[in-house]
Amino acid sequence: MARDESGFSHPDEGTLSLEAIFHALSDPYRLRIVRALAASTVPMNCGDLSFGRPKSSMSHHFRILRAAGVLHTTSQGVEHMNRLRRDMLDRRFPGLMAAILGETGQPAGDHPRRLTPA
Amino acid sequence: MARDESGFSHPDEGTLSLEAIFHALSDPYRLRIVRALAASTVPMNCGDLSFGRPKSSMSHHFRILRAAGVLHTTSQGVEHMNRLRRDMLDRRFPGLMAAILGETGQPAGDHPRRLTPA
DNA sequence: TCGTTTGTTCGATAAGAATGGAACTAGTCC
DNA sequence: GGACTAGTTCCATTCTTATCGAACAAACGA
Repeated sequence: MARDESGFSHPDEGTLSLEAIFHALSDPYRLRIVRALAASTVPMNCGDLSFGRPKSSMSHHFRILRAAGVLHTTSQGVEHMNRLRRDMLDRRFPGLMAAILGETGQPAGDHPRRLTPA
Repeated sequence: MARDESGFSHPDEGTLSLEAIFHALSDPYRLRIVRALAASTVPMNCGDLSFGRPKSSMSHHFRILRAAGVLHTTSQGVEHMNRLRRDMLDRRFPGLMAAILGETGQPAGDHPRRLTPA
């Protein structure tokens, strides 16, 4: 979990903890970030994923997701670009992300599009 | 989410929240409970799933798991019998429990047997 | 160099969750 | 009824997390 070239700490595959991942995903904003990244073909910066919340709050959420190994951040100029660590997560916990994102193959209704209890 | 015959409140399928499930699963003891129940062919009482912790603490954890819809509790005499709500969870979030429990089909190494970071 | 943009860090506060002892309730058996 | 068992509820304490303004840092362009 050394700081990489871009100055961010990312856990490596062997140290992933399911508890930490679940904790990271138990917050509505963090789940929105994950879904937005999953739906995007390109990395997104923090501003794109702020949902109108203060920068300091979102920076906190990004740090939790990074520390859990859910996303990866790199600097590009003044921006910090984020992407899901989908490959690693799929290797370590096959099916987990697919289940979270509702990629089930079967129609499964309207299921996980709701972020807050109705 | 009305109290059922046995006096416990269980959410019904439509009101399940992924955030609540993740929060429920983000605790090491709760994850142990879930894994033990998944590995058992029969319901287990709270005492069987106490891991040596105080009853009041474990009662708290059972309530969280119940409220999230992860397990179902019924009274049988003085005991409270618990079982995973696997069918409902599989309907609502297909693949989620399988991923958590490491039922991947592929060998996937030693992966999710560790409960606390090494 | 100065100003702008993007995001982090710091610090204080508030909200939420975990813990565990003590008292309590509900069954069961004598 | 009395004793015993299995869990829950209550309560206080402690720990953790979230929130957000303010100050800061780094990259960039004029």
